[in-house]
Amino acid sequence: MSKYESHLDLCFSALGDPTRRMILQRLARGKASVSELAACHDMALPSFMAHLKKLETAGLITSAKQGRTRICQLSPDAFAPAKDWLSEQSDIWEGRLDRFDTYIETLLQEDDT
Amino acid sequence: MSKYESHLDLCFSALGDPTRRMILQRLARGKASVSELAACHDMALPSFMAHLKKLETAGLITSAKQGRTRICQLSPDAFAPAKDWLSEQSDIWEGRLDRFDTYIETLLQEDDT
DNA sequence: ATAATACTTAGCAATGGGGCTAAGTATCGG
DNA sequence: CCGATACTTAGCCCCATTGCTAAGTATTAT
Repeated sequence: MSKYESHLDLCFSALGDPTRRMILQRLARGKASVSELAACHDMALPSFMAHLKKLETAGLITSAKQGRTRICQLSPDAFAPAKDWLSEQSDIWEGRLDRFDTYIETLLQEDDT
Repeated sequence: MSKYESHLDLCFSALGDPTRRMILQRLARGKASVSELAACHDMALPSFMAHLKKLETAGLITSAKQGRTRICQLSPDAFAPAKDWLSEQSDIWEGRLDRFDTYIETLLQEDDT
Protein backbone atom coordinates (compact mmCIF):
# COMPACT_ATOMS: atom_id res chain seq x y z
CA MET A 1 0.00 0.00 0.00
CA SER A 2 2.99 2.30 0.22
CA LYS A 3 5.07 0.92 -2.62
CA TYR A 4 2.46 1.13 -5.32
CA GLU A 5 0.81 4.38 -4.38
CA SER A 6 -1.17 5.75 -7.27
CA HIS A 7 -0.61 9.16 -8.73
CA LEU A 8 -3.91 10.33 -7.26
CA ASP A 9 -2.85 9.22 -3.79
CA LEU A 10 0.32 11.24 -4.05
CA CYS A 11 -1.45 14.19 -5.61
CA PHE A 12 -4.29 14.51 -3.10
CA SER A 13 -2.02 13.79 -0.15
CA ALA A 14 0.34 16.50 -1.32
CA LEU A 15 -2.60 18.92 -1.51
CA GLY A 16 -3.67 18.05 2.00
CA ASP A 17 -1.08 20.27 3.64
CA PRO A 18 -1.39 24.05 3.97
CA THR A 19 2.32 24.72 3.50
CA ARG A 20 2.28 22.81 0.24
CA ARG A 21 -0.88 24.51 -1.00
CA MET A 22 0.72 27.86 -0.26
CA ILE A 23 3.75 26.87 -2.30
CA LEU A 24 1.49 25.94 -5.20
CA GLN A 25 -0.40 29.22 -4.91
CA ARG A 26 2.87 31.09 -5.05
CA LEU A 27 4.10 29.11 -8.04
CA ALA A 28 0.86 29.65 -9.92
CA ARG A 29 2.04 33.26 -10.16
CA GLY A 30 5.44 32.36 -11.53
CA LYS A 31 8.54 30.28 -10.96
CA ALA A 32 10.82 30.85 -8.00
CA SER A 33 13.96 29.56 -6.33
CA VAL A 34 13.91 27.39 -3.23
CA SER A 35 15.01 30.21 -0.96
CA GLU A 36 12.50 32.64 -2.45
CA LEU A 37 9.77 30.13 -1.76
CA ALA A 38 11.06 29.33 1.71
CA ALA A 39 11.34 32.98 2.75
CA CYS A 40 7.74 33.34 3.93
CA HIS A 41 7.60 30.02 5.75
CA ASP A 42 8.85 29.89 9.32
CA MET A 43 10.53 26.53 8.95
CA ALA A 44 14.04 25.09 8.71
CA LEU A 45 15.18 24.68 5.14
CA PRO A 46 15.44 20.86 5.20
CA SER A 47 11.84 20.64 6.44
CA PHE A 48 10.75 22.99 3.71
CA MET A 49 12.63 21.05 1.06
CA ALA A 50 10.78 17.92 2.12
CA HIS A 51 7.56 19.66 1.10
CA LEU A 52 8.99 20.58 -2.28
CA LYS A 53 10.07 17.00 -2.78
CA LYS A 54 6.56 15.75 -2.06
CA LEU A 55 5.11 18.20 -4.54
CA GLU A 56 7.60 17.09 -7.16
CA THR A 57 7.01 13.38 -6.48
CA ALA A 58 3.30 14.03 -6.90
CA GLY A 59 4.00 15.61 -10.26
CA LEU A 60 2.62 18.95 -9.17
CA ILE A 61 5.85 20.88 -9.64
CA THR A 62 9.11 20.48 -11.51
CA SER A 63 12.48 21.86 -10.59
CA ALA A 64 15.90 22.22 -12.13
CA LYS A 65 19.20 23.49 -10.89
CA GLN A 66 20.86 26.61 -12.24
CA GLY A 67 24.23 26.86 -10.66
CA ARG A 68 23.77 26.61 -6.95
CA THR A 69 20.14 27.69 -7.21
CA ARG A 70 17.16 25.43 -7.74
CA ILE A 71 14.26 26.93 -9.66
CA CYS A 72 10.78 25.50 -9.13
CA GLN A 73 7.62 25.90 -11.14
CA LEU A 74 4.18 24.40 -11.47
CA SER A 75 3.92 21.44 -13.79
CA PRO A 76 1.79 22.20 -16.81
CA ASP A 77 -1.63 20.65 -16.14
CA ALA A 78 -0.53 19.95 -12.59
CA PHE A 79 -4.05 19.85 -11.28
CA ALA A 80 -5.69 18.02 -14.16
CA PRO A 81 -5.73 14.52 -12.64
CA ALA A 82 -7.23 15.72 -9.37
CA LYS A 83 -9.74 17.96 -11.11
CA ASP A 84 -10.71 15.18 -13.49
CA TRP A 85 -11.32 12.69 -10.70
CA LEU A 86 -13.45 15.17 -8.78
CA SER A 87 -15.44 16.14 -11.85
CA GLU A 88 -16.05 12.51 -12.67
CA GLN A 89 -17.54 11.85 -9.27
CA SER A 90 -19.59 15.03 -9.34
CA ASP A 91 -20.97 14.08 -12.73
CA ILE A 92 -22.04 10.66 -11.53
CA TRP A 93 -23.60 12.15 -8.42
CA GLU A 94 -25.43 14.85 -10.34
CA GLY A 95 -26.60 12.39 -12.92
CA ARG A 96 -28.51 10.37 -10.35
CA LEU A 97 -32.23 10.74 -10.95
CA ASP A 98 -33.12 10.19 -7.34
CA ARG A 99 -30.36 12.41 -6.01
CA PHE A 100 -32.60 15.14 -4.63
CA ASP A 101 -35.27 12.76 -3.35
CA THR A 102 -32.60 10.71 -1.62
CA TYR A 103 -31.31 13.72 0.20
CA ILE A 104 -34.72 14.95 1.36
CA GLU A 105 -35.61 11.47 2.44
CA THR A 106 -32.54 11.29 4.63
CA LEU A 107 -33.17 14.68 6.15
CA LEU A 108 -36.57 13.41 7.24
CA GLN A 109 -35.09 10.21 8.60
CA GLU A 110 -32.68 12.15 10.74
CA ASP A 111 -35.60 12.90 13.09
CA ASP A 112 -35.52 9.26 14.16
CA THR A 113 -31.92 9.36 15.28
CA MET B 1 -1.29 23.12 13.04
CA SER B 2 -3.39 20.09 13.89
CA LYS B 3 -6.06 21.77 15.99
CA TYR B 4 -7.05 24.37 13.43
CA GLU B 5 -6.83 22.22 10.37
CA SER B 6 -8.73 23.84 7.57
CA HIS B 7 -11.53 22.17 5.74
CA LEU B 8 -9.31 21.84 2.67
CA ASP B 9 -6.67 19.99 4.67
CA LEU B 10 -9.22 17.47 5.84
CA CYS B 11 -10.83 17.24 2.45
CA PHE B 12 -7.68 16.66 0.39
CA SER B 13 -6.17 14.36 2.99
CA ALA B 14 -9.33 12.28 2.98
CA LEU B 15 -9.11 12.04 -0.80
CA GLY B 16 -5.50 10.87 -0.63
CA ASP B 17 -6.40 7.30 0.17
CA PRO B 18 -7.58 4.73 -2.37
CA THR B 19 -9.98 3.01 0.02
CA ARG B 20 -11.68 6.30 0.75
CA ARG B 21 -11.88 7.29 -2.91
CA MET B 22 -13.48 3.93 -3.66
CA ILE B 23 -16.06 4.56 -0.96
CA LEU B 24 -16.85 7.93 -2.51
CA GLN B 25 -17.11 6.39 -5.97
CA ARG B 26 -19.57 3.86 -4.63
CA LEU B 27 -21.61 6.49 -2.83
CA ALA B 28 -21.77 8.69 -5.92
CA ARG B 29 -24.04 5.98 -7.27
CA GLY B 30 -26.32 5.94 -4.25
CA LYS B 31 -26.44 5.64 -0.50
CA ALA B 32 -25.49 2.44 1.27
CA SER B 33 -25.12 0.91 4.71
CA VAL B 34 -21.77 0.45 6.40
CA SER B 35 -21.73 -3.30 5.82
CA GLU B 36 -22.73 -2.88 2.18
CA LEU B 37 -19.85 -0.49 1.71
CA ALA B 38 -17.43 -2.66 3.65
CA ALA B 39 -18.29 -5.83 1.73
CA CYS B 40 -15.84 -5.26 -1.12
CA HIS B 41 -12.93 -4.14 1.07
CA ASP B 42 -10.69 -6.77 2.59
CA MET B 43 -10.38 -5.05 5.93
CA ALA B 44 -11.61 -5.48 9.49
CA LEU B 45 -14.75 -3.49 10.17
CA PRO B 46 -13.25 -1.12 12.76
CA SER B 47 -10.49 -0.20 10.31
CA PHE B 48 -13.07 0.40 7.63
CA MET B 49 -15.21 2.51 9.94
CA ALA B 50 -12.20 4.72 10.61
CA HIS B 51 -12.18 5.58 6.90
CA LEU B 52 -15.87 6.45 6.98
CA LYS B 53 -15.27 8.66 9.97
CA LYS B 54 -12.53 10.55 8.14
CA LEU B 55 -14.79 11.10 5.17
CA GLU B 56 -17.53 12.37 7.45
CA THR B 57 -15.16 14.66 9.38
CA ALA B 58 -14.00 16.08 6.07
CA GLY B 59 -17.62 16.81 5.18
CA LEU B 60 -17.52 14.51 2.19
CA ILE B 61 -20.21 12.16 3.41
CA THR B 62 -23.02 12.18 5.94
CA SER B 63 -24.47 9.24 7.81
CA ALA B 64 -27.42 8.49 10.02
CA LYS B 65 -28.53 5.47 11.93
CA GLN B 66 -31.69 3.58 11.12
CA GLY B 67 -32.15 0.99 13.80
CA ARG B 68 -28.92 -0.94 14.06
CA THR B 69 -27.90 0.04 10.53
CA ARG B 70 -25.96 3.14 9.57
CA ILE B 71 -26.72 4.58 6.15
CA CYS B 72 -24.07 6.67 4.42
CA GLN B 73 -24.32 9.01 1.47
CA LEU B 74 -22.33 11.69 -0.29
CA SER B 75 -22.74 15.19 1.03
CA PRO B 76 -24.38 17.49 -1.49
CA ASP B 77 -21.60 19.56 -3.07
CA ALA B 78 -19.08 17.34 -1.32
CA PHE B 79 -16.38 18.10 -3.83
CA ALA B 80 -17.07 21.79 -4.34
CA PRO B 81 -14.38 23.18 -2.01
CA ALA B 82 -11.66 20.99 -3.48
CA LYS B 83 -12.77 21.67 -7.05
CA ASP B 84 -12.98 25.38 -6.39
CA TRP B 85 -9.47 25.56 -4.96
CA LEU B 86 -8.04 23.63 -7.88
CA SER B 87 -9.89 25.76 -10.42
CA GLU B 88 -8.69 28.92 -8.76
CA GLN B 89 -5.08 27.86 -9.05
CA SER B 90 -5.51 26.68 -12.61
CA ASP B 91 -7.08 30.01 -13.54
CA ILE B 92 -4.19 31.96 -12.07
CA TRP B 93 -1.70 29.70 -13.82
CA GLU B 94 -3.46 29.90 -17.15
CA GLY B 95 -3.83 33.64 -16.86
CA ARG B 96 -0.09 34.18 -16.75
CA LEU B 97 1.04 35.92 -19.91
CA ASP B 98 4.50 34.46 -19.77
CA ARG B 99 3.30 30.98 -18.87
CA PHE B 100 4.29 29.33 -22.13
CA ASP B 101 7.53 31.22 -22.54
CA THR B 102 8.48 30.38 -18.98
CA TYR B 103 8.02 26.71 -19.60
CA ILE B 104 9.99 26.65 -22.82
CA GLU B 105 12.74 28.65 -21.22
CA THR B 106 13.05 26.10 -18.46
CA LEU B 107 13.13 23.21 -20.88
CA LEU B 108 16.11 24.81 -22.55
CA GLN B 109 17.80 25.45 -19.25
CA GLU B 110 17.52 21.80 -18.33
CA ASP B 111 20.35 21.13 -20.76
CA ASP B 112 22.71 22.82 -18.32
CA THR B 113 21.91 20.46 -15.47
C1' DA C 1 -35.89 -14.20 26.83
C1' DT C 2 -32.27 -15.40 23.68
C1' DA C 3 -29.61 -15.29 19.78
C1' DA C 4 -28.07 -13.16 15.83
C1' DT C 5 -26.91 -8.94 13.50
C1' DA C 6 -24.73 -4.49 12.90
C1' DC C 7 -22.08 -1.68 14.42
C1' DT C 8 -18.99 0.60 18.27
C1' DT C 9 -15.33 1.18 21.65
C1' DA C 10 -10.90 0.26 23.55
C1' DG C 11 -6.38 -0.66 23.18
C1' DC C 12 -2.24 -2.03 20.79
C1' DA C 13 1.56 -2.30 16.95
C1' DA C 14 3.88 -0.78 12.80
C1' DT C 15 4.63 2.92 9.76
C1' DG C 16 4.97 7.35 7.83
C1' DG C 17 4.72 12.43 8.06
C1' DG C 18 6.63 16.59 9.43
C1' DG C 19 9.59 19.02 12.29
C1' DC C 20 14.56 19.77 14.03
C1' DT C 21 20.01 20.21 14.13
C1' DA C 22 24.49 19.34 12.39
C1' DA C 23 27.45 18.59 8.95
C1' DG C 24 28.46 18.10 3.84
C1' DT C 25 28.72 19.60 -1.14
C1' DA C 26 28.76 22.68 -4.89
C1' DT C 27 28.76 27.15 -6.95
C1' DC C 28 29.86 32.19 -7.01
C1' DG C 29 32.25 36.55 -5.88
C1' DG C 30 36.47 38.68 -4.80
C1' DC D 1 42.26 30.23 -3.12
C1' DC D 2 38.78 31.58 0.36
C1' DG D 3 34.63 32.81 2.25
C1' DA D 4 29.86 33.24 1.54
C1' DT D 5 25.74 31.38 -0.45
C1' DA D 6 22.39 27.82 -1.62
C1' DC D 7 21.11 23.94 -1.12
C1' DT D 8 21.64 18.71 0.37
C1' DT D 9 22.24 14.63 3.28
C1' DA D 10 22.04 12.19 7.52
C1' DG D 11 20.02 11.20 11.60
C1' DC D 12 16.86 11.93 15.32
C1' DC D 13 12.20 12.88 17.67
C1' DC D 14 7.33 12.94 18.20
C1' DC D 15 2.80 12.20 16.96
C1' DA D 16 -0.81 10.92 13.54
C1' DT D 17 -2.38 7.32 10.47
C1' DT D 18 -3.79 2.80 9.43
C1' DG D 19 -4.15 -1.60 10.36
C1' DC D 20 -5.44 -5.34 13.94
C1' DT D 21 -8.16 -8.13 17.84
C1' DA D 22 -11.24 -8.48 21.58
C1' DA D 23 -15.01 -7.14 23.92
C1' DG D 24 -19.22 -4.11 24.37
C1' DT D 25 -23.88 -2.09 22.98
C1' DA D 26 -28.11 -1.68 20.62
C1' DT D 27 -31.70 -3.70 17.47
C1' DT D 28 -34.14 -7.19 15.38
C1' DA D 29 -35.84 -11.85 14.84
C1' DT D 30 -37.61 -16.10 16.97
